[in-house]
Amino acid sequence: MEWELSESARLAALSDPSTLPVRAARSLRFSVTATDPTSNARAGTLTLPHGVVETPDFMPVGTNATVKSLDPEDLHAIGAQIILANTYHLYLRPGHERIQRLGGLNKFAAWSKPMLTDSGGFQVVSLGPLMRIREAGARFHSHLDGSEHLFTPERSVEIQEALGPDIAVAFDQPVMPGSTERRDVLRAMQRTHRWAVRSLRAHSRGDQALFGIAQGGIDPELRAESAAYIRSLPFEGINLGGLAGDETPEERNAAVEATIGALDGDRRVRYLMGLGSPVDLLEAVLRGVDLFDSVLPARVARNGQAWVTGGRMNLRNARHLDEDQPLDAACDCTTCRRFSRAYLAHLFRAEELLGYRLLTIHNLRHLSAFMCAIRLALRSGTLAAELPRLRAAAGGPGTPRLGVGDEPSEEPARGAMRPRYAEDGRLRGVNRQRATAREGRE
RNA sequence: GGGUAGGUUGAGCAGGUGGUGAGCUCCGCUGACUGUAGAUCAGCCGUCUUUGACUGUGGGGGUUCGAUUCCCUUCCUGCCCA
Repeated sequence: MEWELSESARLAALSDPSTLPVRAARSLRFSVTATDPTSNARAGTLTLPHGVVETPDFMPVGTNATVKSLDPEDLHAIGAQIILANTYHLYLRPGHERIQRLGGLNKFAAWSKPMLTDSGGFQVVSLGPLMRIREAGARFHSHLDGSEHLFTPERSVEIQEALGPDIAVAFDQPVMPGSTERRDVLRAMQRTHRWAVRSLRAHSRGDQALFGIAQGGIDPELRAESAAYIRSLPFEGINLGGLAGDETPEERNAAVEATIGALDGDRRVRYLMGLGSPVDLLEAVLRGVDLFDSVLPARVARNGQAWVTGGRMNLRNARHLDEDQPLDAACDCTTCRRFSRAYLAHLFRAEELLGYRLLTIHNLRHLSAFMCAIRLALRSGTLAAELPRLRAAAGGPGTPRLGVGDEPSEEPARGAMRPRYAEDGRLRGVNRQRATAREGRE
């Protein structure tokens, strides 16, 4: 009993922000380079040890240190500037210490550009019955072999420092799925705050940034309260958590607005965790978000759905079997430049691995190009004017189903999804790679 | 030619020895997926006026109140023997 008291006292002391040591300078820099006068949207440049990320941008998710079915070369061609990996999964397998011994995540995965690791908070909560949360942390059973593990904020930071991404994320407690009681949301939020302080106290790597997570569910007051608290802490970036669940778009928008409202004047990068449809991203960008991640475009691709300009199509549908044209005439991805819908439809029917890969490449490129179009509009000051076109071009969930006779974008060259993105160097990057490859052969 | 085992809804099967065979797996059709236990899951998959009804066990005939079941005949398939 006495031990329990002293333990809780110890945790309380660790969670006290007033005793946080001054945080040494990090290698991260973020600057806003353009703003939209008609909204909170902004473009920025995020400089990290492994490179520069032009924002707003979407991070493809590579849970097991791989974006499923893709190679780093594919990701470069897609225009990915930064990818996400997962602390929980890599801790369980192959083990963070092994990755550290092998030179860290970037070397391990042969990915030269920036990386971010999720803290594992979301995974642990998603384990449901396999998990129990206490003040110290979350005790859970591995989904792989049932073995028991304890994740604490300190442990999560330790693992992420071993993995070595450019950006680590504080261990948080998202609201349990299905729990909408304000009392539960409040408790999870407050615990996330205490864990945020402990995460900061545990973090020491100077070449790694640490982002804190603002929670608060869909309650605007709690969102604002959480954002204000996380803002008061010396994180290098601020995440918006708990907003990729089953809330309505209106609830989500209100939650984002409440969070961003409490961050007004803050100069740090803002990262909305878990959203991945083009429309969702556009709406969040308009409200002031800089970074995103989601499994959606890649998972949806593996399950047969392609996102195209102005719509989406399920390649498993019989209607695509005789279509000789590419997924999207306006798309510059390596899939659209080479393969017909008929071939992709065949690959999915035959359950050939190439199908999963080709559609993943396309969807990620579609989203990357979409974000690039938003950045261009922001820099040229034309976002407001281009908004209708961007909304119409979005693709993904909620957009029309396209098939025979429903061609995406009849005038792609003049549209928002124009495939030349010289300013961001996306296509130049592709060409450069090809040139390099050519040189290598000669 | 003789013998034998079979013919069930696109395919492959299960079941059923006189009292309502629409059950499974593929294939096929469609949908879902948002900080990845999911290259996964869910629904549909004979017809229709679809919370229910009807039809359907190779074809034809017979016995019976009633046949997928018993009898006759015929067609088809596999195997064995000549």
